[in-house]
Amino acid sequence: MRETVRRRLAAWWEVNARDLPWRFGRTTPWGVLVSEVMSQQTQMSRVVPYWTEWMRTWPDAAALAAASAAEVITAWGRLGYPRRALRLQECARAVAQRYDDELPDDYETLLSLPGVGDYTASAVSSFAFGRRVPVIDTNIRRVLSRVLLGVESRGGAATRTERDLAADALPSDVAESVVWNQSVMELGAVVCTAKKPSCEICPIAGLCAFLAAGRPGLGERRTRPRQRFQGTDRQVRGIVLDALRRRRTGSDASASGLPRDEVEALWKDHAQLDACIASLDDDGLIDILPDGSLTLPR
DNA sequence: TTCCCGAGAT
DNA sequence: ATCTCCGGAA
Repeated sequence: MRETVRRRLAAWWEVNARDLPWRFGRTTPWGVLVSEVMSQQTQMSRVVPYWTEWMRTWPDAAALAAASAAEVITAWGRLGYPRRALRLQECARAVAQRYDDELPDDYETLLSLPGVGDYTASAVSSFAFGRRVPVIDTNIRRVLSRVLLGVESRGGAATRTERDLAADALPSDVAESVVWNQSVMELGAVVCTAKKPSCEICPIAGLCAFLAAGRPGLGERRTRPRQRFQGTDRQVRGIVLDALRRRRTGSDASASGLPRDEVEALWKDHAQLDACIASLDDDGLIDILPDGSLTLPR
C-alpha cells in the first residue's frame, strides 16, 4: 500500500517536479541551504529571482561572510522577514570559520547553525547530502495526514503523532527516502494544497484516505486567527527598512543617515514608530546615528 | 482572510 | 505552547 504510494509519487516527481535552479545537482549544498532559508514562509515563485542574484553575488559561505550587513539587507529586498538575511550571514560566517567554508552534512551540526531550525537542517541533510532523514514541513504534514490518516493536520507546531508518522513513512532505502521527501513536499505545494486540493489530477487519489472519507474538514481554519497586517509593527518595520534600502540604492547615496524628520514622516503614530526603530536596532537591522538619523548597518 | 518548503524567544 | 517576525497573492 505505502509502497504503491511511494512508487507513484516517485514516478510523478520524475515528470512533474518544478525546475527550480537549486534542484537536480545544479548547485552546491550551500546553495541548497540558501534556497531553504529564503523559502521559509515564502513562496518559491518569489524566491527564484532573489536566489539567482544572491548566488551570483555570493557563490559560497566565505563570500557572504565578507559582505557588509547593509549589502545583505539590501539584496534581501522585499523577500520579507529580513532577520533571516542577517542570520544567513551569521550562518555563513560560522561555516567559513568553523568548517573551512564547507557545509556540514549531518542534521545535528546543521541544526546548530544560526537560522537553521528542524525543517532546514533536515531538508539540507536530505536534499543536498542525500542523507536518510525525515523532513517535516507544512506540506508534508498535510499530505501525510490526509493520505495516510484521512484527516487534516492542525496548525501550529508539529505534533508527536505527525513526527512519528513522517519517520515511520520514510522509505528505508536511502535514495528512495530523498525522492520521498521531495515528492511528498512537491505534491503538497502543487496538488494537495491547503484550501483547494486538485484531487482530480493527483497521482495517489485512489489511495488517499482523506479523499475516500469525503475530505472531512476541508477548508476549516487550521491555524489560529492571524494578526492583521495593516497597522502592525511588521508593517511599520517594513516601511522603515524599505526607506533605508531605497535611500541606499538611490543617487542620494548616504554618508549620513535618513534624517530624523524624514523618518517621522514615514508613520503617523510616533510611539509605535519609535518602538519599531528600537526593535530594528535590537535586531541589528539598522544603525541609529548620534544625530538621530538612520542607516543600514555598516 | 489564509497560506506560503519556519526560526527563535518567551 | 504561543508569539512575533514581511510581503505577495489566491
